Amino acid sequence: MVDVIVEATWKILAEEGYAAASTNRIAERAGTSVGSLYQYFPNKDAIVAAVQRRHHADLGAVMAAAFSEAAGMPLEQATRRLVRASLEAHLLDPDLHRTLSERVADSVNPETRETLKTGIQGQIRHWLEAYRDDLTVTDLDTAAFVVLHMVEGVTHAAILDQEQTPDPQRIEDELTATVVRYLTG
Amino acid sequence: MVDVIVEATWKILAEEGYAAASTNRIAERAGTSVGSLYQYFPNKDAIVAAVQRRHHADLGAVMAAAFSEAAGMPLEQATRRLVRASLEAHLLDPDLHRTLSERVADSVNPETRETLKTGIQGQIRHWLEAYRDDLTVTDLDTAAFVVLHMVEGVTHAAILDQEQTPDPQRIEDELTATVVRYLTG
Amino acid sequence: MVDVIVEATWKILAEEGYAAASTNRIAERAGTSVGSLYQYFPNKDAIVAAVQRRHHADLGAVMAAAFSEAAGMPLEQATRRLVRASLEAHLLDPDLHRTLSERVADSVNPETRETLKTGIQGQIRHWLEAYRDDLTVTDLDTAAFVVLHMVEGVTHAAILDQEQTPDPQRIEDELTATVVRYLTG
Amino acid sequence: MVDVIVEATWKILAEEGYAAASTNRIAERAGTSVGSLYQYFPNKDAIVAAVQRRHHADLGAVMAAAFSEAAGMPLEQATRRLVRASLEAHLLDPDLHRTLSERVADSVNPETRETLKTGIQGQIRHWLEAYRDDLTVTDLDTAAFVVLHMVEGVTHAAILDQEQTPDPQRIEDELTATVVRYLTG
DNA sequence: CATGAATGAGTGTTCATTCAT
DNA sequence: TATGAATGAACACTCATTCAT
Repeated sequence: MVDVIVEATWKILAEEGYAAASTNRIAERAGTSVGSLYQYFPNKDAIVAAVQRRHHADLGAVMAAAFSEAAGMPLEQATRRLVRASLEAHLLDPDLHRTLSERVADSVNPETRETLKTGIQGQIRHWLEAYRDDLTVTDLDTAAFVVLHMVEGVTHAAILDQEQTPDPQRIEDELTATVVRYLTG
Repeated sequence: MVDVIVEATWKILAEEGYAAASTNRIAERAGTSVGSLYQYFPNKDAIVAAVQRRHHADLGAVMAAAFSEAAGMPLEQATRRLVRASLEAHLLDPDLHRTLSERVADSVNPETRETLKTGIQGQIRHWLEAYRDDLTVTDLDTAAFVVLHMVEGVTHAAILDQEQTPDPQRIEDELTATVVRYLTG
Repeated sequence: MVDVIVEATWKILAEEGYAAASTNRIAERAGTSVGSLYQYFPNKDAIVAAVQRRHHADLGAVMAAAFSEAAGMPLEQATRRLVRASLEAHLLDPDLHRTLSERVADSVNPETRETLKTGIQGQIRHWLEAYRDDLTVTDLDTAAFVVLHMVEGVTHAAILDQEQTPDPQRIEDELTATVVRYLTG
Repeated sequence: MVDVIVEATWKILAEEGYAAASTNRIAERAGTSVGSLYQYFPNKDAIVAAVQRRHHADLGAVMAAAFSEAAGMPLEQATRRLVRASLEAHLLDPDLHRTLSERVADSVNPETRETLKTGIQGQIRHWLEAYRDDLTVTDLDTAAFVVLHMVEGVTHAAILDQEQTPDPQRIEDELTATVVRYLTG
């Protein structure tokens, strides 16, 4: 039932937007009643937060898989794998992603966005350590921060503003090159 | 009067958050009445949109000034100037910037965010043309897109999540190096 | 408008009972809208509290008038006047009085019931002082407490449970005699 | 099971107040389920009514014992015994007594409050008959009514508003004297 | 008989918007 | 033109009651 509610809210946020996500609409789309919402969640924000948490878990899983695969690859190939993962993550559900990033303040779910970013930044840092001898950057924390937000900034824009964006393949190539040059330039 | 209303809304969004920005609160802080709000704006969204437009104009002005100064500089120096401008732009009013980016959907103001980004992207593209012979990138549209979102992604995160961010000087150095290497690598 | 709202609530409490006093019903009977209720009162309890306060003011006024008239009368005549006032007070609006005493906890309006009782007890005490030489009771505070609640207890029951009550004239006689004997016995 | 439910509701009304007495809270405190509540009671009001009935039975038992003991005593001693019983009755559970008298309308349980009062009034009347020759009051029904509500009014206030009340011993003395004088004055 | 998840009508409250003054 | 009282649809949330298991 928790799943049913979260999924209904997910779909409403993605397809109908944040304003449509009233408790009555959620119950309706979940095929249940408002009362049941409150049997499983303390309030509406908690439902939205659960959706956000689940979406972030999905994003995290895509990235984690990529980090796992990238381990052992040569730097450029690994970088490409991670850039591609970021694109894939944004393509999981661009509509939900947009609604969450544009309408759901951190305050609803104080830990989750930070947790996601901190987790990925940590994974990047750890991944970079394997290539330390090849890198010109020396402060790996800063490097992880820059790589994370550089890739996130470009892929987020590329997927969410598709109309005026170069094609994804191109984005992948450019980002890969940029990151590699940044790290080894 | 339009100015008074926009400024009051600006302050509320920055200091009290989106939820506090009711029409009554806006009128109160503007020293006027709700009725007058509707003499100058068709609805509440239009007021928020005006704030957003004005903030975007400010951001645009900071960037335009930087482009103006950067013209004629050597590539690296120009790049540094533009990166610094992006940091300055995010520092104009980080609280308002956060509220607008986290709570005000594009749909409120369909054109303004796009206009800002398109405008800056165009300026970047135009700026790049002056250095065409030095660049290894060939598709200047793609390059402008990548530079814009790379710099925006990193500076946005750096200014809004200050607690876990390397210091701004470092960010400036890294971004400048990254962009230069991307363009000329 | 405050008056209109209080009066409508008054009537609902008296005629339809506490359960009927929803904000929508109040607005309807006041010929206004729920929104207007909240322009004049912070919440529903405050409306009920205002009715209670007004009713208590009416009760207090009836008693005050009686104390004023009773001053200077011989003890028995004065006592009769006060007893009659208590009956009159309960007859002002027995239905409202019942609903308030049976359904509206002190907690809704922490001061008002106490204020009323304390005020009247003080007036009784003050009134007794004029007869001090004729009284056999010595502790006037205790006497005032006993007289207040003795008269209130009997008149409240007499008016609110009319069906099984001796006629009011009889109650008046008996209470007058009781009080006089208590004070001078 | 009926007992368990009634006792749980009793405790909630006394310790947590009327607002806390939801069916779920009752079931929880009774160590059962809401479903079982409805196996033994037709609705929530019936549960509260049962508590009221049981409390009234307890009050009645205290009074009945006193009437039993008072039979045969001289008038003043008997009166003191009954006054004391009224104080004892209010002390059985003042918190429950307050909640029931302030929040539970007669309508919930149309017969019980009347039954209690009628019963006691009848016992008073019957008790008075034994002293008929010593009494100056002639209408024993009226006398019973007056004595009942006089004593109830003062003892109720004395026990429930303890902070601003003379001490109980004093109340007992005063009430005893008043009643005796009323009956024999 | 007992359970407790499910129900949904109903609640108090908010707030963008209107319009008589 | 400016006002702010009035509006009422919409909201999040509660809780007595039901009924499939």
